[in-house]
Amino acid sequence: MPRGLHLLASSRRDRCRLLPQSNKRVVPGATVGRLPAYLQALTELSEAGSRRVASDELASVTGVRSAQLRKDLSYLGTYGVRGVGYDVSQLIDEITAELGLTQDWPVIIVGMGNMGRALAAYGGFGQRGFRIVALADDDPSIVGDVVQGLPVCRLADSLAANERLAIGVITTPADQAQQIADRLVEHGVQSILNFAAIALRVPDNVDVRRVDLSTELQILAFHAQRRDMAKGREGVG
Amino acid sequence: MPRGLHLLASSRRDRCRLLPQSNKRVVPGATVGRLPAYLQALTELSEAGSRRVASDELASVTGVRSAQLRKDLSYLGTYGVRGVGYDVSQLIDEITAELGLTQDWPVIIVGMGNMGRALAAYGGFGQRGFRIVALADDDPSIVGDVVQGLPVCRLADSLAANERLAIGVITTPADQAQQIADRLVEHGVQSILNFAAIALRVPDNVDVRRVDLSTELQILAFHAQRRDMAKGREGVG
DNA sequence: TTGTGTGAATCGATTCACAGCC
DNA sequence: GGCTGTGAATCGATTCACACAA
Repeated sequence: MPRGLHLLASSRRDRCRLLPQSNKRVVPGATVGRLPAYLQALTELSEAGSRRVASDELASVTGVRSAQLRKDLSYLGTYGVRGVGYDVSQLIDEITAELGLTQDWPVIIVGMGNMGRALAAYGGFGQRGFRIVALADDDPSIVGDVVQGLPVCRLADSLAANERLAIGVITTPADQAQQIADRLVEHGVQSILNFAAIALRVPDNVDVRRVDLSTELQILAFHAQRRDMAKGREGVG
Repeated sequence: MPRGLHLLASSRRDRCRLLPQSNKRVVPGATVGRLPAYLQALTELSEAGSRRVASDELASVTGVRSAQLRKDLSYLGTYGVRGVGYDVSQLIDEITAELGLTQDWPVIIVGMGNMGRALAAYGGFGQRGFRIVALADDDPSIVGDVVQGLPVCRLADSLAANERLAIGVITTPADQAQQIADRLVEHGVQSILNFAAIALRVPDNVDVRRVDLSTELQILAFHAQRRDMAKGREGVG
């Protein structure tokens, strides 16, 4: 609750000076949400042989405005060259580091239904420091299956076998999701990606992101309905 | 630009008066994004037998603040009763109508890999006006499979067989997603849910929402790294 | 007394527009 | 001349705080 305390006065041009330690770069949440897209686009550019890129170009590829891109990147530091652009591979390195992708993030997937299997098979998962180390499900008819080379275990066994789990992905039905989350949290998991259609309740120190198909569809339906209404009104003036 | 003009603008309480037509209710995007969660919670309350609910309670279930919930609902109209709360079933009806869930939204899923099959099997899909009418994939080894009672067809055939498709869900690999999107748009699809790891380029009249596992994980990693850094600094002051 | 509805204040994110550097 | 970096302006979303209806 105590939110808006940080004035952090003065410090107008200290910015680029890179102070020894406490370099309080506060990257806004909205910016963090776009960094993966930039990284993705930069990786493609790099593979295509580009060594430099201008904000206009990178912005258009990722679907944002160039001013926004430049402001986003400015939160990471001053890596562009005026009149020239950005060095592709340097930018890749900076964003990779900013997002913490140089570290190792062991992942457990809980719930080996269709969605869990799809995620386990998803190649992009293994990229960038994310490493699936455990697949769990308490359904006896599923325990023992081998998915993508990993055995499916009961959650208790998976936890016992993996001291450190950084990220838990929950793909169980909604009515089990909360107790799964509780057990993950108790085991020390502090990051949860929740595919179940329920708002999880977790302690403050745990970060949950939710992906909900049903929500996405409903948002699409809202906008579709608005379009239809606008079109219907069109002829009536 | 002239900001401070509206001192004596009158029209303070006209608001509730519900003018004949042009009742410009502009529901903010952020609010639209929360309505599905409210609807979900209300449905559960209703099934549990509640007839009324206060903003405090509904807010706490859905994980928002009560002031926010009240403001969100106020965009839909004045449905609460001061000192009492909201009527659960009335609110369900209002939100359902606002989101366009009283209409029929035929859905096509393109890409019958693991993710496509998971989505086809996902129960919540069939809820609330969303109706899967076609499953498409151009891989000959998949065409002809029957998934959840529906045959998998080539995209061209699926389109030919379904005049009206409201929503297209793309779960193909990234390198095919753009051309799939183009074909859907050409066929008249104006809402796309994109699971492929690429930013689709579509005309202005088409609405795309993207769900990207890799992005979600990277955002979690960013916050996890920040937590770790904070913890490391803890002892050092 | 209770709990909604909502202006006003605050907070955050985006866009503008241009100085500064290559 | 071209493109970044960034204050300032704008736009949008959240929270506060309280008048008011039941």
